[in-house]
Order: sequence, then structure tokens, then C-alpha cells
Amino acid sequence: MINVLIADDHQMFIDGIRALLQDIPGIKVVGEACNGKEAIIHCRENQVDIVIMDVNMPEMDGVEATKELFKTNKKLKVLGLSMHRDRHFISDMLKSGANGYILKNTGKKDLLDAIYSLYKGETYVSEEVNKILLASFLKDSSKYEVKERLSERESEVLDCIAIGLTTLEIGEKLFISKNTVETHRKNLLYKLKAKNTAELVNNAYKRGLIN
Amino acid sequence: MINVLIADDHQMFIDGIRALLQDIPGIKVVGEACNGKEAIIHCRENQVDIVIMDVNMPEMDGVEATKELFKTNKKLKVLGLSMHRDRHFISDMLKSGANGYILKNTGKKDLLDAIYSLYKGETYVSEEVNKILLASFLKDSSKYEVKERLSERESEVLDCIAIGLTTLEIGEKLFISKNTVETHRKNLLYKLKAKNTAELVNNAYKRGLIN
DNA sequence: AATTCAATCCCTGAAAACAGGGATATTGAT
DNA sequence: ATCAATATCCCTGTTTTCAGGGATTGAATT
Repeated sequence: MINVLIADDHQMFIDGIRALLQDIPGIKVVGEACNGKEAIIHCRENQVDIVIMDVNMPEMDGVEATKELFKTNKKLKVLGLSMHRDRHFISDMLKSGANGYILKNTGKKDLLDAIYSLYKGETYVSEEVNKILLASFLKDSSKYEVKERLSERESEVLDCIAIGLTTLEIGEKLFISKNTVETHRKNLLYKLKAKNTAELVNNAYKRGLIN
Repeated sequence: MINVLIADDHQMFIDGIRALLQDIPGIKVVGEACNGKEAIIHCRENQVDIVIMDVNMPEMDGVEATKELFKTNKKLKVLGLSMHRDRHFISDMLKSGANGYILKNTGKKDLLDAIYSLYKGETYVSEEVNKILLASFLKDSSKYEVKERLSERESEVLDCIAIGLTTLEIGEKLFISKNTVETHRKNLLYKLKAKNTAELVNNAYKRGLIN
């Protein structure tokens, strides 16, 4: 019996996957979580083999939760899951130790294939995910793939930029000089490879850095 | 027997809802669609009572599809559905004729309640949706709720802004003067109530105007 | 002990965006 | 026929962003 935990912030999605797996012999949904923290607590207290982990969640996202989970439980398998086909989700998740990755726009079959593969100890990524990863390799290799994660402060500044505050206003709000905000803005543009604030917000959304 | 069509661009979500409704006596999932156009075609060719319609879809979104559906079939019921709790999705959808609305982060129970209510000819919005609508009423009433839909050209300009193009670059790309682009940008800022491009992109995302 | 990272602060000049006017042509609806 | 909406174009002056340097501090890691 494969014990599965579903971690996603959309209850209806959880209910759906639950119903879908319900009829599959050999698989049992032993719990659910609506954010990363809940998932970790659940995995500590119960016997879980595979976590189906959404990347974008409030409180603690899938990437952080996965890192945390592997610190204590090496045998656990994590299947990454996201809506958007952005390569950063995928690579972040796999780098954090996830054993597989599928997109929400793939169907039931891929999900089951992934679960069985992971349980056997294999790595599984769906065909589409494979294409995305391959394309990303061919394009710019790994030399630019380091500066990605934002610091606490940078995230705050990013949020302020997104709601339309100017550099000066952000400084006032966060009690720092506008020059400091400028520096953070500069680093954000660099890290998210954006030419200006508009693209910055756009890229932030695509990578799930906002909401 | 209630004949249900599911329209969502995420196959896994469709599969999940399908599995969830499968066990419910009196409800039958008679088809699925991954965008608005497919949904319309399906409703023409088959007997459908209720369409579970995601708001954000490629090709043709839920709002347009709903309008189109009611032109030919008055008896049809449409249940709007979205991830984000933005009031614009909800009001746009209900104005287009949708008979109900629920969020994806509500569970199985709300979905079933909604389906049964709609089938009886009632309108259904989940408790959370109700709160959002109420709060929106209390805040600014309907006086600002007119200038919302973007023109074809404005959408094009918006997309260009989001990918980081400057006014001049957009003008060159669309073969129009930079002054014209300025005007469109101005109108976009007004329509989306944004103070600058960063907030513009942010609001556009929240209202599903991008992707 | 040395190093890296995050956070803070500072400056200048060029480029872009924003606010605010104003104007014309076309189309589709009333 | 008139009106509203859309798309097009133009100008000026101010504000903000962006690119490009620079620097210091403290905390955590090696």
C-alpha cells in the first residue's frame, strides 16, 4: 500500500485528486495539507510514502517544504506539481530534492505513472516537463541559473513595487533610505532578468513570487 | 439525471472533478473542454444542463464563452469557477449570465451544493464569494465598475508592456507612433486603476488579463 | 580568521514614464 | 444623423526609473 499525502492550497483540487486515487488499488490517500507547514507536520506524525506537492502555496511553498522534509526523512518521495510551465518551478523543486514533477494540465495517467515510478525509487518527469527542461538546457545552460532565490527584504520590496509604490514611498514604508530601495530594485531586476519594473512584475508572477 | 460539462484548461483538475462527481448519483459528466471554444461546440452538439466553467482559459475565456452560450441556449446553467478571489472575475462572470460562482479553494460540498441549486433554477454563490461581493459593494459601489473591458489594441499594448518593452519599442513593433502607445498606456492605467506600469501588470494578472 | 551574503547607504546622468492638456478619422450602434 | 468608442497622432514639463559606479556593517558559514 502506497501512502500518499496531497499538499495543495486549493481544496477542490485536493478533493478531486482524492476521488481520483480512491479507486486505485494499492494507493491510499492518508492526508492532505493546504500549505508547506501543514505538510511537514503531517509527515512527522504519520507514515507517508509520497507527497504530492504543489509548488505555489501560502505560508510555506513547495520548494521550502521539500527541503525541510528531506532533512528528517530520507526515504520520503516528493512529487512536484504546478500549473505553470515555467522552468524555474521545475528546477527549483528538483534541486530541493523532489523525485518527480508533473504539470496540472497533464492527466490522470501521468499522475499514476509518477506515483508508481517514485514508489519504485525512480525519478519521474512527464514528457512535457522533460521538454521544458531540455529546452532550458539548450538555451542558456546553467551559468545563469544561480542567482534566483530572493532574500526576505527583496521579496518585501518586490511586493511594494507590484502594488505601485515608488522607490521613495517604499523607503518610507519600510523605514529605509530610497537609495537602499534602489539597490534592492537593481538586484531584483538582475535576479529576475528584467529590463524594467513592468517585466519584473511579470516575471515575478510567472515564477510564483507574488501570491 | 444532471448532465455536466467541465471546462478547464488543466486536465488534472478535470480528471479530479470527474472522479469526484462519478460517485454522485443523479449527476453525469457528459464531456470536458480545455477552453471556451471547445465548450461552446460541445454544448451545441450534446445535451448539457450545467457547465462548470473556469474563468481563465486560453483561446476563449470563461466570460466570453458564457456570453456566447446564452445567445443560443437560454436553459443552460453556467457555474463560474476560479482560483483567485478577485471580485472582477466574479462580477464579470455573473454579468455575463453565469448562474453561480465558487472558488477552487472551497471543497466538494460547495461544488455539489452549487450544482443542485443551479439545476433547481436557483443562483448559487459560495459563502466566500458572497463575502467578496459584499465587501466590493461596500467599498466603492458600482460607479467605477464600468470602464473595465480592454480593446483589442489595448490588450496588445498591455502584453508588450508586460514583456518589458518601452513605449518606443512598442510603437515600432505595432507600427504606430510612440505617442499613440502613450495614449493607450494612459488609458490602461486609467482602466485598471494603476499608478504606474508595475501596478498595471500586477492588476492585469489579478484580473486574468495576461495569460 | 576569512569569506560570503544580506542589508544598508550614497552619487550622477541619461532614459523612460507620467500628468496634462489637445486633435482627427473611422466604425458601429441608437 | 448623431453619438460613443476606438485608434490614431502631437506637445510640454515633471517625476521616476535605470545604469553605472561606490561603500560599510553584521551575521552566518567555512
